[in-house]
Amino acid sequence: MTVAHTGLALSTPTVDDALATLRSKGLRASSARRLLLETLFAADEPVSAERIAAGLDGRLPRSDLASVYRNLETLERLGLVRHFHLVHGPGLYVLAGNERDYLACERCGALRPVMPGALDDVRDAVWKRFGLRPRFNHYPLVGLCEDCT
Amino acid sequence: MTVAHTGLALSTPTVDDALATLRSKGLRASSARRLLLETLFAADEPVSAERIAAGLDGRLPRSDLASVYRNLETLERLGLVRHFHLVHGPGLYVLAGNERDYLACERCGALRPVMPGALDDVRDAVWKRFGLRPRFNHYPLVGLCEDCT
DNA sequence: GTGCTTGCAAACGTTTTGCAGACTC
DNA sequence: GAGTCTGCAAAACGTTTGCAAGCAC
Repeated sequence: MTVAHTGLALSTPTVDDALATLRSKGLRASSARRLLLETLFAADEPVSAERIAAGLDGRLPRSDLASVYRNLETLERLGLVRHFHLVHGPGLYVLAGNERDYLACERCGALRPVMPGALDDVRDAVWKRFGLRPRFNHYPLVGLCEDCT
Repeated sequence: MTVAHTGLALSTPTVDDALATLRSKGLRASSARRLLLETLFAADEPVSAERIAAGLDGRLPRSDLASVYRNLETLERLGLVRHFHLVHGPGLYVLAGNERDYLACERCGALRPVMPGALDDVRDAVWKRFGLRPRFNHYPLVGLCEDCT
């Protein structure tokens, strides 16, 4: 367990918590779902479905990609998992409780998480002016970073 | 030619201008490229490669989809065409000179163009605080619109 | 036992690539 | 004629769906 992950543990449910939530909704606490949750816990960064299915490149047992997608969707519907999109490439999944906004550089691909709240006045300004409440945690704020400008 | 298109004509090069630019770079002014440019002129809104290849649903001759993608890339590299992405669905292409930023609702899919400059102070605020210069004309500013909030 | 869930395979929508023949300069 | 470009086909990519067998409750 990495430092980064430990730092988020307080707000992130445990694997057993998540499985209990599934049961409470009449869903099954299957071994595939346990493995998926354990894999998300083991990853200390947002991961693609592909990398989850590959067991984080072999560190954990591999699983079926279609089932991973189905279960990620189920867990997301229950609020246990979240995903967001980078400029290119597959969607990235994280355990809920790790709520951040992201800034992405479209040239070099750098992805920079910022603490929730850091973009609040940007959000408010857009809301007041245009009647749209931005969500930078699903599609990142895309632009050019300092190095690429 | 629609009103919306006419309104943009001043800043948009003509088909022949664009073909001349191609020639000046040692590239060919082929009939496929002429048709592509004419199709973009005829469209009064951003269009997908698929719809371009279909001749705007039959109003114009159809063309090969792979060539459309190749030529859109060529024209974009020359600065004659731009594309951006919606939340879901294919990339959308417009003639250069029609530069706008976009706000998109992730729930209902509404896409709202805003005039260039309207988001300048949002851009400046993000740049000052985070060292990222946002470009809302490639990936739109995504969030929830008034109706969906 | 009921019925949710799995793993496999096949399809999906969008975009890219390989290639032989055709066209532009 | 040299070299770019086309159209067709096939593949690539990320994701979704159909289905029969398997597992949790």
